[in-house]
Amino acid sequence: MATSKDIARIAGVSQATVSRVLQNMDNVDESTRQRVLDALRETGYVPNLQARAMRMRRSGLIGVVTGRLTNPFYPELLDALAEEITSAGLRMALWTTDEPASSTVAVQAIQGSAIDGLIFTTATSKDPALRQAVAQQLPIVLVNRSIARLQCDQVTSDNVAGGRLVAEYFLAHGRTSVAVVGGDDIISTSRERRRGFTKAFAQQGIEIPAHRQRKCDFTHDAARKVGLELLGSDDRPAAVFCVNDLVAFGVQDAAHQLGIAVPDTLWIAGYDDIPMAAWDRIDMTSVRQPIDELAKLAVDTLVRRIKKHDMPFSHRRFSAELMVRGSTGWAPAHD
Amino acid sequence: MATSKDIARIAGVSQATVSRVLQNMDNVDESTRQRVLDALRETGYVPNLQARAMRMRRSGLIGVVTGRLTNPFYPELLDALAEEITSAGLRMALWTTDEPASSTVAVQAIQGSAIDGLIFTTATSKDPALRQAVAQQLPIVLVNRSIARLQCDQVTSDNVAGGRLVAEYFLAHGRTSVAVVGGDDIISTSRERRRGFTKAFAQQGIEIPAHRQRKCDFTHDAARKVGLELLGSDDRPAAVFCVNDLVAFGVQDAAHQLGIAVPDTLWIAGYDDIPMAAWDRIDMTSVRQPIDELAKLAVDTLVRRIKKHDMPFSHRRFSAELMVRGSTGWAPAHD
DNA sequence: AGCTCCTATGCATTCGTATTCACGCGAAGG
DNA sequence: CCTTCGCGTGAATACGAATGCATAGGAGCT
Repeated sequence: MATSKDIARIAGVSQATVSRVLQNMDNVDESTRQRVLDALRETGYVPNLQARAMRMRRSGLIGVVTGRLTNPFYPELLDALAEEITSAGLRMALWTTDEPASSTVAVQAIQGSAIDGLIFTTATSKDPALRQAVAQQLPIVLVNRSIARLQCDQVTSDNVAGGRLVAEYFLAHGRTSVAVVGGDDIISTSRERRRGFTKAFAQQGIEIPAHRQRKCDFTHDAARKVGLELLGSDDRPAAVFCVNDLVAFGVQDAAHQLGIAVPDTLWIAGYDDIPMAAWDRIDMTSVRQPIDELAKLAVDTLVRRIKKHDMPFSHRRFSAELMVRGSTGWAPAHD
Repeated sequence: MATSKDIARIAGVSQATVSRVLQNMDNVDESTRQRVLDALRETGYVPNLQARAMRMRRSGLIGVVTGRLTNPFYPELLDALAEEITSAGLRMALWTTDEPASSTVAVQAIQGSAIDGLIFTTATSKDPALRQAVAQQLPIVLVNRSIARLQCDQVTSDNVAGGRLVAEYFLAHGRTSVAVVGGDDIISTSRERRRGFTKAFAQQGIEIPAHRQRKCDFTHDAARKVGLELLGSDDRPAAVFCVNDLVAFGVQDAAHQLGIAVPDTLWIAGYDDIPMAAWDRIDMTSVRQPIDELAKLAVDTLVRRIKKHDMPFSHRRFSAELMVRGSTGWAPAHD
């Protein structure tokens, strides 16, 4: 591989001048610039990014820490992040970790300046590496999940409001006997969605009994089992809110297996509006987050944070939107 | 951030000795080693990966080029690759590109030695950057898709055999009036799957007419439209083979919309066995590739290739497995 | 002509680490 | 007692690009 020194020799200039051309500086004579450009083209020169990164103290790499990609919401978010990162002229390093995310290696990568900053999509308040990184004021942005009082930039959507949207829709249609499924209180998104939902009911004087509030893993399988329990008894709810779509699909399958008609006798709503939710046979009502906006703001914020360390931390919440579909009674007019 | 020079000062040794300790060399006295280790611990030293990479001419970063993550097969493969890369003590850089994949930036990243090697999951023979990278003998491994006669390591599963599996299953059950949907001949996987399928029928003297061989994008939506056309006429096939699961789900939804009973009057089979295929309401017969093995071998091969440039190129094919489900008549015994 | 000023360029240094080379010192051997 | 060897260590250098500083040379002014 040709180095800038080689280019210098070929063009008959010093390495410094080559560097100046590469950096598009204007204090270079037009004729020499051309000679250098010719040499660059001729050799197919590609700058050594390591050396450049070392000298500039900036690698152009953005790290992303995310959960396993088995929940299709994360690939969607990841795709959007990748798009933003690429169009900002940067590259992306990825860590997928099991929950609860322990992101030690990723944090070491910032400390070792292998990456310029880090985006967490699945942060938990228990993650020690995250805490340490924040304490050291490293450039970090939380997206999707939030952690109150953590001194770093956070970009989320309003999950409390999202949960409330579903509750209000249920209430407006007289479905007052409800259940809520899924979630782990350590995970901010599910905690908030659940809270928004239950609180809206509480405000109407309806307390959701404990056996109607079921935790479960964020998988189709776990949700199906919980669904069978929840819907198997005679005392079954008239509507179920699931804190994410995979869980909703599992409950939907449980209902199907039990011969419970959706939406006639049971309504189901999910969260995230992953692409499958819109498929005909699933047709799941779900709360949609503005993924592209989330990703865009997260990357923008991180890039600015990297440039300017001393900046007040921002905590931006986007609002979510209810996509009403067949699982809650809406009948499409098929074309 | 503390540097190795700082550590040297604290431990009262030279920077060279610190480096020797970091590299676990044995030509350093035990007492000095301890002093250095103490200093390292005390300061929470993290090596500068840029500098190390520059000196060692190895970054510890593996690049992965993949398509948009909207097809759940890629997240699955990506997850497996991430797992392998991490457990090899390496890090992963990711590019998601639109099809046909143009991977210029990724290739430049190797040339600029920002990454040590590259794994392509969605290679096409038309990609100029890929061709160039191969011509320069850069460390590259193709996984999932293959390109005949391309001088680089390739790890795939036997898509021809996979297509044949489906055909033989259809034939064994007397479903001889068939169609095949999806695919683009530039994409090796779909081309091979289709070929395996049609060839098996041809060997039984059955030619599948052209209007029963429909190309379409690898999306649920596109497939649904094609499905409506294909199944809308009176002359409809008794079984459809779709070159991937998203397409199969789209055709399944088209059948549902038209009121065609699956599996009674129509059989459908997909490919990739993405997680949703096993869900109750979908229950799609599909061909499963050994994703974990693919990922493991791909990473292993790349790591060896990076270490040893002159090695014969390997082209390994794993075999695939037919997962028979309800969309082709198999009835589960529900527990 | 002598002075200043500005432009274009080269030289030298820097980033943090790994590694080569050279050397001092103590032990072993004659 | 003088060599030889080997172990442990430090000094110096290289990796490739970016940049501060110095300077040559030309233009413009008095």
